[in-house]
Amino acid sequence: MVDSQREQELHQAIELLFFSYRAFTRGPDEILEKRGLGRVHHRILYFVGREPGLSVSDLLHILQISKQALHLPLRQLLTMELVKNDKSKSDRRVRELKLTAAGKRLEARLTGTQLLQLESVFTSHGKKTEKAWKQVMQQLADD
Amino acid sequence: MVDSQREQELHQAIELLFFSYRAFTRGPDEILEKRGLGRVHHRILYFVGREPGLSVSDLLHILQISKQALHLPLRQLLTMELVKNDKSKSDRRVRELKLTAAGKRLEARLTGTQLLQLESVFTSHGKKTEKAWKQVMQQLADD
DNA sequence: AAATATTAGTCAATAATATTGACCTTTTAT
DNA sequence: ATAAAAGGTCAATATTATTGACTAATATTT
Repeated sequence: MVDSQREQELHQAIELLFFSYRAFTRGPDEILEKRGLGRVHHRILYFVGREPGLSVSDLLHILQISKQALHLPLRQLLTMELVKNDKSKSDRRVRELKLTAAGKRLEARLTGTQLLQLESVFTSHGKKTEKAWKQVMQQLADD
Repeated sequence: MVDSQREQELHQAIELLFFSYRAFTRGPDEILEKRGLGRVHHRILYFVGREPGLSVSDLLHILQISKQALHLPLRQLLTMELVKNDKSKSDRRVRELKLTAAGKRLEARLTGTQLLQLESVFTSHGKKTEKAWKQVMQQLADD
């Protein structure tokens, strides 16, 4: 056979990653589009929301984009008062990024669609399946 | 508690999707970059490779991008003779997209890094875990 | 104290990509 | 004969990414 059974199973997995990732980002993408924002804005809101006080440099490391690529979307979020960047007390060079109240609301709305999707899937298949899924994803992420 | 246990588990899942997807596309991305190609080129090569004879219109539906967005990358692949587009015999308006020998080699190299990643992960965790992972991804992709 | 390094912010030039909308040709279906 | 479908292309515009440089403020090192 040209295409072995195993190769087909792995190709199926590749396609599942492609289609599921697209489905997973569609919800936030649609909300963002109405405000003229993009996926980078969501990522900033998400990670700042998870870890308030994050520095710009931390954010750059997480997102793995250049300072210049971060600059415009972050400034837009600051201008729109969805994010604030007060100087850190301990090191006044560092800015502590935090969500404003409006930023929290938008972040919750964006991420909310994804939380619902995941909760629905995990509820359908049970705790063991959730654990198995996470193990696979963790190992993928690690390499 | 502000952030419930369950919310944290779901946030972890969101982050796993983000980081694993990035790790998953890194291999192909690096190879593509050296040739001045991008992720869209890989997607074209991938789906044409899976289903030789695919029409342009089919490809547009799979990728969910506009004709104009497909035009340049597809044109480049044709010019580089990685893809060919012969007229279909049954309907001569339709082009049947196929990989050339060089296209097959590149596609195999690009997708090969992903096949290795997945094979390694699935081997580590066993058939049941693989099945569970696929169930979750399938349901995510479906909605 | 002076020199150096770090963090952040910005700018400009360029390149790459996406978006919108129009237009044309070939071929098939009505 | 006319309309519809598939494909290809163009042009104008907008957006985004990339590279490289530069500044200011603050902290660290010597």
